Amino acid sequence: MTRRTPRPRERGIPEATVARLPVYLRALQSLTERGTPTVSSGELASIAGVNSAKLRKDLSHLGSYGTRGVGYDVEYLIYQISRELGLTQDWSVAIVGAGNLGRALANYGGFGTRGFRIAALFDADPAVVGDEVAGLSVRHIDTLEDVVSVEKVSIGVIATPAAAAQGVCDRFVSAGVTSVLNFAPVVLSVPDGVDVRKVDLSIELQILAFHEQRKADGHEGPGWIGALEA
Amino acid sequence: MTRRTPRPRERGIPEATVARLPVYLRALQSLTERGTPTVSSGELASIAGVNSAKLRKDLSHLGSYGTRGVGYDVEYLIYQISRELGLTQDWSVAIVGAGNLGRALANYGGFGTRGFRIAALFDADPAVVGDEVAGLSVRHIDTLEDVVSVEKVSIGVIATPAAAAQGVCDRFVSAGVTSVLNFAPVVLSVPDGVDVRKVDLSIELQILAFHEQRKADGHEGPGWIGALEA
DNA sequence: ACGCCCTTGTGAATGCGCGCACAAAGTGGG
DNA sequence: CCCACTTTGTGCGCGCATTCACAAGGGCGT
Repeated sequence: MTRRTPRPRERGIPEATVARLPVYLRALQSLTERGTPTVSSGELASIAGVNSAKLRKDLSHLGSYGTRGVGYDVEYLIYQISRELGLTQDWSVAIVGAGNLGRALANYGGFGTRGFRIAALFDADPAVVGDEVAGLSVRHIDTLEDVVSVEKVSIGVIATPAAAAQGVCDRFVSAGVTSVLNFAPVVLSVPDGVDVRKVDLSIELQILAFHEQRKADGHEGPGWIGALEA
Repeated sequence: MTRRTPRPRERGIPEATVARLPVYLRALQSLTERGTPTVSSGELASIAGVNSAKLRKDLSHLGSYGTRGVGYDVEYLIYQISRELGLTQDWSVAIVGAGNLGRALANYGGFGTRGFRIAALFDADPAVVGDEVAGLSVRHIDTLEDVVSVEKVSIGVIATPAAAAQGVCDRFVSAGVTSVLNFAPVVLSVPDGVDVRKVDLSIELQILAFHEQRKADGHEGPGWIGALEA
């Protein structure tokens, strides 16, 4: 088979690579703000906190966008990664749960700048409905289906208490949402074809506690005193 | 030296297993509330959303705590996992950043019930210092070192804007904190012996966007040139 | 034009994690 | 007491991910 077209990607980018692309993207954007035109894999890897061979292999999955002896063109690489991640188009996001976390998410500025538009913020509590948060008026959860359909929401964010999460998820799914980001501490079950990613604050702390305990077991000393000194 | 304690395993629990133990723990706690005395690997795996063989292998890393033909004793397993994760002791947590996210974290109830105590909430903005959040008075960031030492804080949570994160992290580290949970969208650099875990909302959304785009590519027409079809 | 030096892109080796499938072990009924 | 049934614990093979190390490729000075 002769390869006429550049053939950028073979339909299969490893999941681990996908998870790192946003990190590279952020590093590249900080470089562009500093006016750096090109960057080597070593520098970029250092900024992103990864091994340089890993970075090169990751980028090679997108295509050959570097120049040997020189490095990568920052602007061009930003465009290629953005395109691969689907950030050249806009995605509508709906958040359910206007508690502390939901409001924090709605106010988080990092979304808008990267192709994500918060289309709506829902809550079940009538006392909160109508509140103004981040330029949005909190809507009642019963309007979820309508809004998802009208605003073409494709990503749903669940920031409710655990007990409500599966119900909200089901409503998202039957309204046609196929990607869910879940902050509630429950395991959601969804049909095939729907992606769920979980962010669980309490789990992260427990993992840290495990390692912390192990450190203490090893030294058996007061771990948090005098690790410093020079 | 004979060891009285069962001494479950050597010092090697796989990282992937550690990350799942909190999930099992939560599933077990929901079973205990329902009064279930024992549970099989199949049931528990189903609740936790994992393969049953994987669950058994995970638990086998802690020791042989099941009974063949019966299953696992719920209470006993809860205790063993808690002990392994270090949740039988209390951990003091300090949060820096009393913005929306910091407040959400401070108000999140799931911590206190699992051996985590929020010792303090800091902010750099004098306008916020003194605010009452979740029963805590927001303290000025300059008191961080004192509080970390007095309250024996071992886990630091960073919920600041990106620009402030590395500085806060450095102060945590030199005050003796050896575990950091970072919500700011930056890659933190820390010396050896300090653990950092990252929670990045924007990265999660970007990963979802990637998969969402791929789903759309498959069903709709070819994005650019028909790589599909024979 | 030529050769030196730099950096990319990737073959190959290693290690880790997952899941199947089965032997070992314990329970309960007859 | 024995047998059939249930469920654990794990040996094994497979595939993915990470890292090393190096050949291929391109720029630049002379």
